Amino acid sequence: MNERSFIFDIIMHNKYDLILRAAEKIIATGGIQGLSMQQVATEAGVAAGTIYRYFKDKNELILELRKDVLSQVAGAILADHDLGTLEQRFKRIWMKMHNYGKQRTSTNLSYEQYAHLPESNTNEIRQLEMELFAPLQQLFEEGIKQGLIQPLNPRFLYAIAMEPSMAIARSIRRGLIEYNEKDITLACDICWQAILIPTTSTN
Amino acid sequence: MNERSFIFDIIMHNKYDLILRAAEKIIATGGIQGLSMQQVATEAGVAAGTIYRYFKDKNELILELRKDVLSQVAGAILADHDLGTLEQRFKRIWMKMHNYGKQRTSTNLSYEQYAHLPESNTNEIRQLEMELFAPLQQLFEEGIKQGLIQPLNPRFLYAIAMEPSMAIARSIRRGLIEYNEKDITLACDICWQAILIPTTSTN
Amino acid sequence: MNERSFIFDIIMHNKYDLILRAAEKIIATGGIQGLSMQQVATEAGVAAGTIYRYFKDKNELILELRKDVLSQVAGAILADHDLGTLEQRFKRIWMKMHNYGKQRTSTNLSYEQYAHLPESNTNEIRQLEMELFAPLQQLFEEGIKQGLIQPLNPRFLYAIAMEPSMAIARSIRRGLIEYNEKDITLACDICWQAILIPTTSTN
Amino acid sequence: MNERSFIFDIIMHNKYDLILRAAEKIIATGGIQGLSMQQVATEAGVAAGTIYRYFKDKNELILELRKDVLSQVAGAILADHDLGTLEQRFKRIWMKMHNYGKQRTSTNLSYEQYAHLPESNTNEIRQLEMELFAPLQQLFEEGIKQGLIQPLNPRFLYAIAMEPSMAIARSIRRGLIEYNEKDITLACDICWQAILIPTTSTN
DNA sequence: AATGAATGAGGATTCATTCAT
DNA sequence: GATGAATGAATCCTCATTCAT
Repeated sequence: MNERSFIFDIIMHNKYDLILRAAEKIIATGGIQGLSMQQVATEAGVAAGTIYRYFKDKNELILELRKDVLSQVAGAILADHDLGTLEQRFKRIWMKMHNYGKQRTSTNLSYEQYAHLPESNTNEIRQLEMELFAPLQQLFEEGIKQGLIQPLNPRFLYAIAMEPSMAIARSIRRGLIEYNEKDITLACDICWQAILIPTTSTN
Repeated sequence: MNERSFIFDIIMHNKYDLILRAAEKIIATGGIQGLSMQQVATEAGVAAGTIYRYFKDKNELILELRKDVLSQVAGAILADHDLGTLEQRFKRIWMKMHNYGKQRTSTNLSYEQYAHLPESNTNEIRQLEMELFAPLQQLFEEGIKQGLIQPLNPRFLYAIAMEPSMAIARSIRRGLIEYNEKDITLACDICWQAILIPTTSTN
Repeated sequence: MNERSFIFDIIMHNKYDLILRAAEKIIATGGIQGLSMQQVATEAGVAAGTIYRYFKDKNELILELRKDVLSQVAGAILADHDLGTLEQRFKRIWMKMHNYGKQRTSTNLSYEQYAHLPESNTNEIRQLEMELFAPLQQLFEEGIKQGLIQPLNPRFLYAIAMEPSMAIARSIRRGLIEYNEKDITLACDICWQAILIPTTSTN
Repeated sequence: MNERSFIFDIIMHNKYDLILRAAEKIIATGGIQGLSMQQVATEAGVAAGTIYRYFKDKNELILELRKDVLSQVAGAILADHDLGTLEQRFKRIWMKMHNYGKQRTSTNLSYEQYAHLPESNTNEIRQLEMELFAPLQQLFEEGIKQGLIQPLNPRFLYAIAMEPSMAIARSIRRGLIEYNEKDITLACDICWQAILIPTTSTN
């Protein structure tokens, strides 16, 4: 674990990332409480003191990691977010979010640790979150403008239509529900239908 | 902080509860990571050693607190859960959950800390959770039997119809959305409609 | 362990002894370091506070126990010390000491804990020790006066002739030597011969 | 206590030894029970945390100290153990043991604390003890083979002939006997004679 | 006299952070 | 820039002792 290959060094060419990834892995495994700087150093293959050349202190390390992880998650979920109809776009995001949330990767597991932290350091995080998830907000706003989606605060819409995606993923990841593709597709559709303005169908 | 009134002593007549409430308060404020036994002792107005007469160690204190808080939350949310039609019952629970989640009480704030912890100690907690929320599960199952609600795993239904209640409450509590009674009512209705089997209404 | 029979109460009629025996047992099992007042109380079937009605503090409890145990040991070893010839008397003591030291009784096991403590509280103990083992000293002095035993300080004689008895017992108790009656008898005889003035045998 | 001279640093050049010697001193003074890590740190002139860079925990510190002290003692006692006749060899060891045991050095005083501990950690210690004192055992075995020494288990022989050496030293160190060179020499000779097979001397 | 709940000082251990090399 | 030994405050927990009942 101390021998780093040449290729490895190119990919992870700077220690900043190395340290971030090490921290991410440890948090994914043992929770935020289980994060010690010495562990991070060992996992990253650097000396404890070196961390402090890249991060002011432990808080900053965690804050930067949160931002980094948030960016990764948003990037993964919102890839190709602008292709197709509104419905296609929504469902693509919903499914990506779901599939992402089901994973046992360090990134996803550590992400979930931050989500419900006591409310500290959060202004900077919130700001970033809003920026990163702007496309999703725009999607909702576009739907509202088109008279398709309920005229509610996008955060309401997110709560109603997107939170279930993550919640279901979590349950599956924890083994509380068996995975069943058909049900997932149904749930996705239900979430989409839910926020639509019901067409007083003259059909 | 050492002077406890007579009334206070009647309400909080035993130290077990006193300690539990102190821990709850501290967790609500500073998160689980910020919980030190010394703090709990000070907040509870007892000596550090006294805690150990009531709880084997810190883990047990936290576990018992989780169970206690879970019971409180379930009790508050499921009060009168069995009155009225399925729809009335669902909406009553939804609204109670929402109103509960909006509060800045220690109980609610600490509750949210546990909900997304790394997966430890969880067997006992899960078991209790299932027992406490059984009425909600029954409600879903009843709806399915009646051909009213989508035949999905109750956890799916919970994720789709109930998680939004908490998610919205959280956003309001955090000041990210302004409270608006009409929107809440609408959201509640949307969540209810969402899990119903659409009546291919020939109406 | 909480139910004490009537007979038991007569034998151990006072709590002083009850506490002493409890402490002895705990020390025998877990060493002096493993002695907590709470444990003593539980083992003795009394409240923690009660111990302090009989002993000023933990030090005094241990000191009194040492004195008590020393008396028991001396009593057991020196029973019938004055019957027979010098040789018979010596060998009886040697064998009793050996047999006593082989036991895994609380009394013996706790006794060995004290023997090599750092030198504190020892004046009182030494005084008692000298009193209790006076018969043994007299035996040596008598032998010297008769021109039978080497004219050495009785403590020398004790060290040469008696320490081996305990040392061998200890080794057997600890399973380092197998017990073999003939060898013990031989060792006892060797120890006796060792301190005799060699008779420039005209044989 | 923080200023360490240059010479001092050369002698005690590494903290491992520094800590070991500090622990040794404290045990010599106050017994094993009186050993706190804070005390060791203070005495050694290091921070409490530093100890844990060199020893996993208190148990390991004590274990390593026991091994270290045992080696020192064996080294001192068995120096030149193989020169001369059996008798010369025996008596040299006996006298060295005696002289060593008389000292009030930390090493000796702490050594005596371990010798009669409740039986824990002892496998490793026993193993080492056997290795270190092998020359003494060989001496006894050689004597037996030559038909000179009684054919007893070497541990018997040790108990009979060597324990007195330490016991007498202890009594002198504690001021219970006055030191008298002639008596010591006599005692040594008695111990040697004791384990010999008596020559049915036709003299 | 007896109780046992409560105390709080003290002990072992961890860990974020510093700094001489 | 990098190191990692050293620091010492902070943490969890124990336990001798007290005292109101």
